[in-house]
Amino acid sequence: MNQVLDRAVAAPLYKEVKRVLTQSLAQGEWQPGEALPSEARLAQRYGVSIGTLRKAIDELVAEGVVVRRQGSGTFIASHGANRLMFHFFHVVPREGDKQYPRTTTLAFRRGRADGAQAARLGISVGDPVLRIRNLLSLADKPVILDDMVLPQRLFPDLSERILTARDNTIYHLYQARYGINVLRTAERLRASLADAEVAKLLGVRKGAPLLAIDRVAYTYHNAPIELRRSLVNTAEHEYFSDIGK
Amino acid sequence: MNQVLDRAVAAPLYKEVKRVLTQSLAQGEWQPGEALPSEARLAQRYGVSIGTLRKAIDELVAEGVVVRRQGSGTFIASHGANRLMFHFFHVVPREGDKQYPRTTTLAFRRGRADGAQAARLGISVGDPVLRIRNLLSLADKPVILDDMVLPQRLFPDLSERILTARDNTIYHLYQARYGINVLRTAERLRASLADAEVAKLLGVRKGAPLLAIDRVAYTYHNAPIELRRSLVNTAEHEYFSDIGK
DNA sequence: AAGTGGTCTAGACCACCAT
DNA sequence: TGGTGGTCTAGACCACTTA
Repeated sequence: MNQVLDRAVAAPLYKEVKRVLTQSLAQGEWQPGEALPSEARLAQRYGVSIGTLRKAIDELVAEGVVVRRQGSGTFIASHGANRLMFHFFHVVPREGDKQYPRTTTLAFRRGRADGAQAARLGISVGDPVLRIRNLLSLADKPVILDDMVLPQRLFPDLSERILTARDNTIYHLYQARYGINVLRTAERLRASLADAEVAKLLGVRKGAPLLAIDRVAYTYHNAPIELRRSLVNTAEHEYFSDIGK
Repeated sequence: MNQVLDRAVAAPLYKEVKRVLTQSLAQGEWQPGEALPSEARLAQRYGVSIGTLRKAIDELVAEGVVVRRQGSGTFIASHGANRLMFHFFHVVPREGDKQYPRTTTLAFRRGRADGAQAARLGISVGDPVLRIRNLLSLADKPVILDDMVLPQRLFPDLSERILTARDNTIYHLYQARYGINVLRTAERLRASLADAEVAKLLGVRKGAPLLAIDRVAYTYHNAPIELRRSLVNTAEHEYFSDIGK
């Protein structure tokens, strides 16, 4: 049971513990929503004190990878919880409370990655990808048009039926069905103008200003797993970003 | 020397320590850039163990309020360091490396807060404010137009001369001259169209798409101290936002 | 060499949850 | 009631900075 760690020189012990723990998480040793072994057990397994083990888990908690529940255990962070619904969804009404989006899938196609997509997804040009177009409505009005690119390899049996049959977020589907846990996103925003096709879908005039968001979603080890271009009608909604605290 | 803490029931000791420490920081007991007393000294002063004291400071570090330097001390985070230059500045070239902005002050006026401004700044309608318009250039081309509103009360002697004579960021000026430490910002983004006046200043056509950013900057205790509306020409630049990690 | 923050340990006790 | 995470302590030793 006692698993001695290979200590890389000049690396703190708790970082080593965190690294090994992350490995186990990435390899699916415990399932999403499931509890990890108790802190005492993990400390014993890695041959470190509880304090050191806790410091490793502290960082995983700060990164949103796991969640502690006093008296209950430490769990893999789930994309299903309402609490996390808005962790990666940043469009809110300019006035009033947050709204839950309703998603309509407009297109589901298979294709091949071009140069830019391959580079950003860490795959090869021409590798098979899935291309998905979703229209997101808030308060029953279309607000966001999403175009996504996924490496086919990571989502072997994903079909339009499976995608639209989900009863939760897309990231929950990635996690529950494909064991892919989105931990981090990087977004780049610009202002653009609606072309005729997009204008029709979003119900705005051609040439209306739209917020364009280019997102890359990452899982463990900063491996990219999804590209997404979102076009947002910001007439009655806006994008929020809080830095610090 | 030993200062016993009033322990609020059901509040962990380290949270109390953090609260008292934050009070001292907010009241300027130590100056920006200056070192706090050593951890051992602070632990003794508050009558807690070093471990507890460290846990309090851990949170202040996570919030960017203070910075630890091994072998040297714990310092109030400074807005002057290059490292922090881009902590609150999120516009980068779409291609290539980050660029440092050059600021030109176009207007410096005194006025009175309207309803919306007063509400967001936590002051009363009609209270005196400063209105500043800055044009920010990247690689010698105008890219961002900033309109700022500051409560006059917090910046008693701020003049156009003092503003433009600074050799550092505006937030460094707030910190160094007025003891106001910007810790957090909240931003709301939308897409908009350039009107004639703005188009001329930014060198774009009227009706060109611009990224509009509404920012509120906060200091200790989440007290708002600045409103800022930025209009960004995103033809060759973009706004970045990384969530997680 | 003295002083600072960084790591690691071992153990006690508490608050909470499930049973 | 037993197991879990949460807090707090006391002390040892290490790594780094400054003078």
